[in-house]
Amino acid sequence: MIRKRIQELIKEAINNCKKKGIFSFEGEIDPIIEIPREEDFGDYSTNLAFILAPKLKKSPLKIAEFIVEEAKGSDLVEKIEIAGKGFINFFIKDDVLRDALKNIFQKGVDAFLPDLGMGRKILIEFVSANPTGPLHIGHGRGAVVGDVLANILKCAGFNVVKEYYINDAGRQIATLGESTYLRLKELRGEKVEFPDNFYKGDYIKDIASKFIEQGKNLPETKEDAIKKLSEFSSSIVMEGIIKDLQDFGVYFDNYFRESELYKSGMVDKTLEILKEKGFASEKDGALWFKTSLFEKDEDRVLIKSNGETTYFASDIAYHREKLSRGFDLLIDIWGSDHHGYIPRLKASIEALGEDKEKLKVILIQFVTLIKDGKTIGMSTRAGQFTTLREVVDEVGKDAARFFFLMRKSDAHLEFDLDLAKKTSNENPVYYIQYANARIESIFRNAKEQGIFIKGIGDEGVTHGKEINLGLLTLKEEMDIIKGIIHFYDTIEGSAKSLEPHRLTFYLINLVGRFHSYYNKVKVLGEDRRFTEARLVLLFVLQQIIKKGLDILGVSAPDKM
RNA sequence: GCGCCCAUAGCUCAACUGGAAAGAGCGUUGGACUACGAAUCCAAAGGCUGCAGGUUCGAAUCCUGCUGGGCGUACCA
Repeated sequence: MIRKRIQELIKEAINNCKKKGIFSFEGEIDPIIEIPREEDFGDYSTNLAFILAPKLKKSPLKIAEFIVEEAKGSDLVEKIEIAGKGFINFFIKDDVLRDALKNIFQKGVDAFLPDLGMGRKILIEFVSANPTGPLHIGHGRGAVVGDVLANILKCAGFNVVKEYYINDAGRQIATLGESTYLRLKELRGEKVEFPDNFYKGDYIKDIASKFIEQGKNLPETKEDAIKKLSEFSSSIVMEGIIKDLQDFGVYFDNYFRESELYKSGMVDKTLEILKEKGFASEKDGALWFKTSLFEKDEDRVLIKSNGETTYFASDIAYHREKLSRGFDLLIDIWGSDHHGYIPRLKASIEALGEDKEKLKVILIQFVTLIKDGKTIGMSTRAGQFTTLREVVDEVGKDAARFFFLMRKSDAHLEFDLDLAKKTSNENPVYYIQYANARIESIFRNAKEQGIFIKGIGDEGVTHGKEINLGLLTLKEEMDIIKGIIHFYDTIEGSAKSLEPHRLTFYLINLVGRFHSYYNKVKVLGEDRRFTEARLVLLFVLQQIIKKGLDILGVSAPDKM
């Protein structure tokens, strides 16, 4: 895109200066191109002169002058300015912008995406909540971040697989079974005491009732009964989780079961390897992983002295399994309370002889739920939590998804339920959707007036004549085109930084430019030629808005 | 005690990863519908970026030390 072309222009200027003997230094330089906040500072800007100054032992101002001298002939730019103590600011020619618009109009938005990934494979694992209870609002945040990040990475040319890891083999599942067992007894009129660490939510009662409704029988021994109930309960809960995610617009390519790792021998094999390499050894009857050899962290238990394996052991096996599937990058999305887990997992990857940088962990900070001005505590076991489903039912899928993406993931999020419900009309998501609906409305009116543009309506190009985009000259129109072009940079930036929230801010800004324009300029005006050019502008704009909302998993209704 | 994260306008959050004069929305105040949808627009007020040092051309961003909040620190999951 244009940013890249500016970068090339600068590189060429540097090389020319080198050839002429003005500059002399070793190696290539990748100039950083920014989009300045202030429009006075141009459309693109570089701080290159500051970077080169110590290398060349020249003042930034002097260096900037040399570069500008070489670059100023380019037909890309209207003018190049040196500002401040050495910033170089580029002002793009309107024609170049209009050409870019035309290009997207003709080839479509999908041809206008960065190919950052070049087909490299990424596995993104998220949610992965244990099937012991319904998803709560915190899981929802992780679900959206993972889902949208996957979409963004796909747009940026990566091959992405979304995976849910089901912990179906551990202590928690057994506790779930025991909880159901007690509820069953209760339903039969027995008086029961619930230990503190049991699951007490009402959903356990529902599972127990369902067990009876389905006419299932319990095995004779308590042990077998609990085993059966564990399986029954967790599969019921898992079904519910999948349904909740579906209604939230989140789908997975793959569900991976922890129990598979045991069945396939992956856990044993992995522990064997660690032992062989000398990174795991026995002490006090337990098997320990020597985390301390790799990270500033303590050694951790893999097999307890009672013979049970820890989750850590199966997690190592799981990550080894993921890497064995040939992914170039593994992204894990975790709740921030698991942050202490990162060093040991990275250490284990290193111990297995892999590059630990292949694992990127994104931490999702807590969501504080506020109702009636008070915060609501969340604990699955105490059965006191607001489920994702409740929130989605109340504020809607679109608003809920967008809300979760309004903050970067490592910051706390305050979710005020009352506010989200009460002011849902003022939610930014409507601001964006409204822009789309407004554009659509313009198209409907245009059609009534018999105006058809390629892609708008169904009649093909109007009068077979070329539409003159040169008629787009207003500042507002140029601002919209620039906004459209920034879509490319936004996707690229979000993908590089793994920060999906950038897209929401981009869309709000983009759509703001449109709303301003709309209030100032009548698109369907007296002069047909202007109308046509403006319709093309809005057509491309709408494609970008729709694409952006599609990535966010938010709907784009034609009417609201 | 040790470790990780956070602290920015009255509130909720941004700031393109070290750039120029820190930006939006909500809220407040004042304007704009006999023109394509007012779920919109235009304008104003609002800041010593928690505090104190340091690094350099340049710091909300990096380093050190405080203050206040969250989380972790298990042969838990």
